[in-house]
Amino acid sequence: MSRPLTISSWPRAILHMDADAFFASCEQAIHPELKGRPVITGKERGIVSAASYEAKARGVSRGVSLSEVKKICPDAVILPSDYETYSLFSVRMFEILGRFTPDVEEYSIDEAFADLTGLRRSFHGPYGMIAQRIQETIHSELGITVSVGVSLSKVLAKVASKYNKPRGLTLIPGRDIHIYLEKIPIEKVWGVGPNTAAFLRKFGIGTALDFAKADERFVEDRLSKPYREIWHELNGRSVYPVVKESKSDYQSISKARTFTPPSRDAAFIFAQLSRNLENACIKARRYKLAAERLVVFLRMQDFRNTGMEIKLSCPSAYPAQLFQALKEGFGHVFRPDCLYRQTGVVLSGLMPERKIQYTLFDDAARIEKMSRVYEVIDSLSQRYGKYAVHHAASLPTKLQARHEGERGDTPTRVSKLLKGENARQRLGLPMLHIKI
DNA sequence: TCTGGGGTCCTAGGACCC
DNA sequence: TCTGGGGTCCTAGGACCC
Repeated sequence: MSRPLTISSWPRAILHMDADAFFASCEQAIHPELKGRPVITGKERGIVSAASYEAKARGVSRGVSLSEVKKICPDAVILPSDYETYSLFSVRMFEILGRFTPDVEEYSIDEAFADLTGLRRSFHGPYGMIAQRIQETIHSELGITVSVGVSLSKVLAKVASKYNKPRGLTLIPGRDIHIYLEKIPIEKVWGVGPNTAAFLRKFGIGTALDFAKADERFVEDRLSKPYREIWHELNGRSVYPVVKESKSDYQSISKARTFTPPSRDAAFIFAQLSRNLENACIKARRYKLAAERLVVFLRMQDFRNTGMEIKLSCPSAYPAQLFQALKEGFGHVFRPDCLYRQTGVVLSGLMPERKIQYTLFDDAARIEKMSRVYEVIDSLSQRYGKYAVHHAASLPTKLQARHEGERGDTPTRVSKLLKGENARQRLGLPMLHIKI
């Protein structure tokens, strides 16, 4: 039996805003000399993260390797991604949107939803005019452009903002829904991925309109909740609310890193894992959260994943307390005959630090001491950079980073290198021994 | 988009309890 | 001891998003 969904009884006016080639546009806004030129970000990854419209016009698209870019567009300006700057643009963009309505959902770094329902009166004009004012304000204050869509639901607003890019402004009123949905392949609908698209196509549903028109019985009987919701949204019945509160709460925190070439060196791989754990813990502590479970996973050369979840005896965000679990997980998952290309950890079952219930067996004094140690570590990292202090177990990854390219150290050589007394000095690595 | 890094939510099935 | 009905909690895994 499927539970009924909450459908807004009132027709809503939902706006979706999507910045145009966001990262590249930010760069052009900061560096006016780049305006009109093909700009690409993603230098650090070796593939295109974002391409300006000038670059897109030359055939550059996301995910293309930079060596490919140099062939098709030799005069492209290739820059490393500067997330801090983009985040600032993002904050200001949302702030501008917030001047028009308090109901703003920051969906991602370059996208937002806003509920405009009822605002026509206070703005003395139609929704299209409000949307246009938002666009103009963002352009004049930030020097970047955004595409905007307005319709009856979030899914339709997404369709609208995508309909005309860049600088588009598209309104989809209820009576015109079918016109817009007709040309949209089903897999382009927000929330419908390749798997579900393939399933729907078996029933003759190939476009967004086919899906919207699908029989209610079919939708109820054959599809799960997320798709029943999308079906209503496509028909102009709003079920997804615009969620205001900003990101301060997490269900899980994960950190993963890929390395090349793939490795089977246990010490090296464990060090990677350990560094991921430290980074995840830093983030958890920043939000004053502690994890109840730890997931350890390894990705093999052929992209298969293996992993395991470990329930912690006591929720924590302190690596020193989690290393035992990490080792255990690693021991279960790691196979010496496999080549690995990525490691990762997930902290899940997050709860506010304050709510942790310690049992009689937990040594209160020790925990108190540990929390003070990490307070110091966190403040040192803040002052001297993220890697000022870290656990010895994470070291082989740092050595690797320093030596990559210069000496072509294999992971095995690096772990040997580590044993040399003066290795640390030679590499200029700061290190702190902590006894807990 | 043949493959980067970080997330969310849903479902099915098993364990366990009354 | 067997049988049946029903609930809850947990976990693994799938699907999708930017």
